[in-house]
Amino acid sequence: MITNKNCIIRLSRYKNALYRLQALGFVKVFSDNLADAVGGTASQVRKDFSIFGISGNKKGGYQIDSLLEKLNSILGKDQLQKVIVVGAGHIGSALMRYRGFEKEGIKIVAGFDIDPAKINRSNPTPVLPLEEIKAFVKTNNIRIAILAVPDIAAQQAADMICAAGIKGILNFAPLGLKGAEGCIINNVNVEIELENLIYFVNVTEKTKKA
Amino acid sequence: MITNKNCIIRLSRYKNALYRLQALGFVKVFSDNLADAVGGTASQVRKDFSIFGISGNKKGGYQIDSLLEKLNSILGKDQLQKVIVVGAGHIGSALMRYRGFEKEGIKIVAGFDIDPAKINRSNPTPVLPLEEIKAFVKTNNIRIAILAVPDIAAQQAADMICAAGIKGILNFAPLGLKGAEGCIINNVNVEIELENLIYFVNVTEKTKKA
DNA sequence: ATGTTATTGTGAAAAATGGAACAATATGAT
DNA sequence: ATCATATTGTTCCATTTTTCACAATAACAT
Repeated sequence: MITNKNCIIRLSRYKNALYRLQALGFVKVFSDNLADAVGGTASQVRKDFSIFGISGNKKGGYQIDSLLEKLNSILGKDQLQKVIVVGAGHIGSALMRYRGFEKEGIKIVAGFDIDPAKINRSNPTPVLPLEEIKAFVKTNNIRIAILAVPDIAAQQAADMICAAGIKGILNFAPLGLKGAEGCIINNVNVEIELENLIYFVNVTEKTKKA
Repeated sequence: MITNKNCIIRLSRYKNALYRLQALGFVKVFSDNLADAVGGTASQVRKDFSIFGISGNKKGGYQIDSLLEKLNSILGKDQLQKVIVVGAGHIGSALMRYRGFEKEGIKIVAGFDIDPAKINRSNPTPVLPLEEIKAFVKTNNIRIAILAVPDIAAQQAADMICAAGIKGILNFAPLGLKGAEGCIINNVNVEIELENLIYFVNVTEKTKKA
């Protein structure tokens, strides 16, 4: 099923909202509840579901548990996703320590760094020398890497990661990377998000004044 | 100038790419160089510029330094942006220690937390009690906050931040927040980005097999 | 001076996205 | 059993975003 990035992001949000509703004791949900919960329209919720052949009940809405099963299956959450972190600096370490991934079925299984001082094989999440990445990826069948190295090193690290057989990179370095053929790169860029926010805050302030 | 979020993100990317080109000694740039650098099309580069009245030279392209000036002005980078971080956990602390913001003209001036154990007024970036946020925001004229608290506390914290007079929130909590009127919220969600990546990696693997 | 070429700037076409509307229909009420 | 109602699923329409295409023109070569 090929579709756009926004749609998949919405599916993630629906999923998260559904867990919250479930925790509150809800058993079924209507498209407009979900729309409210994630800030969209009911039409769009139904259309997103329809794209993936998810159907509810005329009157009666959607059964939360079965809906979650379907969304989780679409999002690949029916199996544990093993992820590595490349770069054990502030961001990389924070990600390795972040416990929120566990409940999402995402496990950071190792970190990698060039700096020998950062290596620590006895950590709960071991930090290994970058040279070992290819062997590790192969042995452990890793497909996803988080890249959190300084920008100057990012492209080189990305090339190395791609060569190691990684299929998807979540890039925290503040520059665009050229991915090797067959490797998808998504960017998380706090600076750019901040700049964006600043821009729109400025614009709305100006238009309010005018 | 009102436009869409993606366009502004592209402007940030152009800007970053231009700094790299400048550092390499380039003085002028063509739309297709920039397109290459950020992974877009030359048409789009020119249209983005045209939206903001940025013009180059028929033949001869764009002068990098003047282009940077214009982009920086659009993006509000001609003045230092003071930002606060709410939540001094792993993510919040990593952001406070992250040195990459400085060269972008973004300064994290303080952190805030409810946990008294996290308070530290003598830090280079002090961590203050959450109760002081309103006074601090007012005194220091802060408009942007980064929200990095556990999801359970996020909506409450967001309400507090909005009430304190903040105009834009960069939300790291893994759920959608309802922003008060007049407060813009952008989300950075690593879990969702990872899920997204996993989805598209899965899809391309499947289509490759088929 | 003239012609050629490279590159911009933009208007129009195309594609993608999102939203509204409504027919279909399951549920529950009478 | 019939009717009224609520909610889905989908089609169609509007809007947004991207791409294409090419006229305009500045720089350069001859």
